[in-house]
Amino acid sequence: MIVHIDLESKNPIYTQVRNQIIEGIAVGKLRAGERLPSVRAMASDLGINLHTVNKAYKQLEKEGFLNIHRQRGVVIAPEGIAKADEAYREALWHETRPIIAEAVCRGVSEAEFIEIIRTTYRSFKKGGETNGFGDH
Amino acid sequence: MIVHIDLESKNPIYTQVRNQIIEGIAVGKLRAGERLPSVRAMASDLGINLHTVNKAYKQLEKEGFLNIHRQRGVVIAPEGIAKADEAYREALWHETRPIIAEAVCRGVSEAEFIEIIRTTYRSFKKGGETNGFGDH
DNA sequence: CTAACTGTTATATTATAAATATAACAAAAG
DNA sequence: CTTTTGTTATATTTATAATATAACAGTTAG
Repeated sequence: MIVHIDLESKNPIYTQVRNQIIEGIAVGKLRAGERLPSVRAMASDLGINLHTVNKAYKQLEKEGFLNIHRQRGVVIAPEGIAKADEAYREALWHETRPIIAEAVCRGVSEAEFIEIIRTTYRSFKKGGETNGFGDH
Repeated sequence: MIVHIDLESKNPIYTQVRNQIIEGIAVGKLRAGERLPSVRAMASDLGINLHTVNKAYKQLEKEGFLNIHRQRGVVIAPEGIAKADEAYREALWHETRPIIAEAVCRGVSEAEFIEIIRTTYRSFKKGGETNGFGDH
């Protein structure tokens, strides 16, 4: 799992780490049960502090993406990622709303906007192979 | 123009103000050339500080949504909002990417995701009447 | 049995961003 | 002339982000 940090980004480092791990899961590069580097190893790799990585891991655990065991290490949720519930869907609506509003103002057509979404979506879902999370 | 502030939001107040003004423009509630309340009036209305409103206005000006004249006040860009350029489109790709990745992880189908986008998009574009920005 | 490694906790410091509080300035409008 | 406008300046408070050490308690490997 290769994570790249942009120190110039407006997003905090721990958010960048979080997002890239989620992308790794989405694209199937990280699979259920797979182990992630320890907070120290990851921090050392990226040249950042242990606590910054820990913050990303903790958030991912809280969001249901990871399981963290005291001495067993950090693992992609083996029983699968928590499926979308109503709370998540509502957050999704709120999150996308201002982005769409700005696109409308800037004259981005519905077709173009959806094409961007669709292309990105498929870039994750492609490879089609299961991410390891069947809906059991 | 009614702006509502959520003090519990993770988004800073000035960002909330910014987003709601953009939504106002998108939905056509705010039209080109229309005047916005002075920083003091808006701040007083919302019970917040003058500088917080000013920060939102300044950002909107920088982004091309507003024109601010020394003593003439704050006005929705009369010559129309800056159309999407390549820089904006690239930002749009980056902005939506992590949101889509998480949706994929949570099992939101492409169809459902796009339906959310489409519905929100049309909630802005609806009314269909021109926003006052023809493509001249 | 050590020694190394795991996440965790604690404490402290630095830097930056967000928000507020006053105060004053200069130009335009009433 | 007074009010209103955005602007600038200074200061303070609070919260977040990131780093730096240090230690603890189990787990695992040699």
